[in-house]
Amino acid sequence: MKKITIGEAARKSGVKVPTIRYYEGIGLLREPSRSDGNQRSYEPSDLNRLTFIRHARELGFEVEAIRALLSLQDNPLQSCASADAIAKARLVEVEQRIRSLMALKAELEMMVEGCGHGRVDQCRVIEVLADHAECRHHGH
Amino acid sequence: MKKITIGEAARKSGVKVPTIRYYEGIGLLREPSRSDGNQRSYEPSDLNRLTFIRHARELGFEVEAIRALLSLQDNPLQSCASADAIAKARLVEVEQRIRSLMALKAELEMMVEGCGHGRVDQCRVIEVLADHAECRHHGH
DNA sequence: CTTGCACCTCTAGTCGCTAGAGGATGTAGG
DNA sequence: CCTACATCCTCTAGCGACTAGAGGTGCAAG
Repeated sequence: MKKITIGEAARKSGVKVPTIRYYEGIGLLREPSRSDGNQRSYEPSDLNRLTFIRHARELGFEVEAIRALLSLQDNPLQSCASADAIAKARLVEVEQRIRSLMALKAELEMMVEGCGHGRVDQCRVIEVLADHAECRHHGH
Repeated sequence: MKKITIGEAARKSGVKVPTIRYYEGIGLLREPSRSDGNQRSYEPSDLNRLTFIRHARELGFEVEAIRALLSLQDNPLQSCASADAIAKARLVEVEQRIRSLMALKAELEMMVEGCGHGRVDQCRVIEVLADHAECRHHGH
């Protein structure tokens, strides 16, 4: 039961101090007990939860999705179908975003390769932006 | 010189009405002339500019980058080196984002595939989130 | 004339933090 | 015990790029 300060929790979890307080404010993290001097005092389980949140945020889950995932984690006997659904939805989003970024990449490469490094009025970059019809990738 | 209303400009450019007003507010778009009844009245050149902005936003350029690109377009005799630099910087960003999303995709797939559709306490999705060490892709 | 849509300005909200003000607490050295 | 200094506290405001809503005006058709 070695309790730690918010700064230590931040160092160990990789979540910044104001962000930890923010998570508490929006109810992702329980209110920890306090020291005599009113300073937050965290337990190891809080650290696990913080790490869970950080990892989920890194995977791009929105706070509301994380809230749902955390409540699943808190009730380990129920079906994991919702967790699966949340992860699958996120996977679909990520796949779409990758496809769209690949199209952008192609278009940007076209622009950059076409730039003759001369004057703006001959510049492909500006030209392509100005006239969308120039673009081979209309997916966006 | 057929002038059009903001609604028509929105329809033709694909930029929403409040967004057009927002662009005017932050100085991306000039203040158009007004009708007797104080309604905005746009010219074809405004439409071009709006389309340019929309396209650049779709390519993920930030407003400040677009401001720079627009000022280049307004001065066609200067060197296009800055336009090239802006596009190249964006290209690098996009490439990094793609790489990072591919890693996320792999991790999400692992989670989803590992889900046995049973109870939460056997669920890979929750487990992987809870214990970062489970993850093969530490790039994030 | 009236219905009803599109327009106007203005303020406030979104998301997920981040920055800063202004003050209290905790700790290490002298 | 005192002082310095880091860390903590709460609270409010700001970021980017919009979006939503309130409350009012303009305009064209029936």
